[in-house]
Amino acid sequence: MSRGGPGIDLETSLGYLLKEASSALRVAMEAALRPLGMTVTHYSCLELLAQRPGLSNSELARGAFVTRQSMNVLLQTLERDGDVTRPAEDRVGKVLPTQLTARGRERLAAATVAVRSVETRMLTGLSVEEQSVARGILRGMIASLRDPGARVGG
Amino acid sequence: MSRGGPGIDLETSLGYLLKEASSALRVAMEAALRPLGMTVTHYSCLELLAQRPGLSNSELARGAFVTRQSMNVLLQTLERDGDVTRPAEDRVGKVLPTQLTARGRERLAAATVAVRSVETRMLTGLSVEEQSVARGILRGMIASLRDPGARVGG
DNA sequence: TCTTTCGTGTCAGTTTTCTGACATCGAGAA
DNA sequence: TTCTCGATGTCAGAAAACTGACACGAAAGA
Repeated sequence: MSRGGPGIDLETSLGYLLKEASSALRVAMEAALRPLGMTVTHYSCLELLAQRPGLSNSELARGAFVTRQSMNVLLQTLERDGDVTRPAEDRVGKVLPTQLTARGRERLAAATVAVRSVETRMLTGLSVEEQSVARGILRGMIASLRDPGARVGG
Repeated sequence: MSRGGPGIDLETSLGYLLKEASSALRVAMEAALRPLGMTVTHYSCLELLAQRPGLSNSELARGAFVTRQSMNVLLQTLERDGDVTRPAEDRVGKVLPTQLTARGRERLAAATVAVRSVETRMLTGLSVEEQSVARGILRGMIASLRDPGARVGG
């Protein structure tokens, strides 16, 4: 549809553009978070916990787009550093809820300043309407990609 | 601007949505390429070489959004499998251009079918106009993120 | 009740990617 | 020419992520 040729035109492909934008965002966020000794996944975990306290390891993994095994080692680091707590008493079945500590909240606050400046820079030149349109388009893409039964024009 | 609160609203954040969309795309592409024994970086490398024959290791790395060290190990695998060639005679200075072999072209053709179906599925429900708008918005974001001097409203 | 199914936490090993470092080569300035 | 600077290819080690596997517990169905 987009091009009858043999390959996928990287200059025009929305998939490639999406990956390029995501890569640029990741690079910018890593640069902003490095002075704080934090990685993007690090920050994502803390931000998720701030907005939804008590999230489990698996839920955090899904929210940060990594496997639960990867999130588990990250949580061990965060717990060792005193940024989060996972009191064994709160266990519900196998699920072990996680909470931010005061130190974790402080570190998150500093990181949020850095991340917010990156996000603001990314939106430079985009009107509020364009941002709204972008949200709708991205949500549509995500829904289509996750729907295995979507018609693909076969 | 988007929210005066302490954190960044993940439900609304374009940065989070961008990461989410990119993750969904990567998952879908990996699922589509797995039967072919190919990863996304694998495919990206071949597609780049098809469109711009003779690309160097560093140029391929930039195009696939990985370090040149990572691309180097990938190229060694591709060369061992006979998908690409890097004849030492073509060396210009330190730069060693890479070319697709016939086998590489065949493997790429099969992969392109799989990837194209994923991209088509991603665009399900998006009009041509919306796709064009999305391209413009993503390009704007990329440019802003890469411009270190962009005003951020501090 | 019993059973099956699914999600979860966790252990182990492997793979991939990255950071750091070095020598080399070409382009441009002095 | 000579020198500096930037980019490249490459080696080595470290960090991050993944896949595979297992046992446990809860929820749903027979």
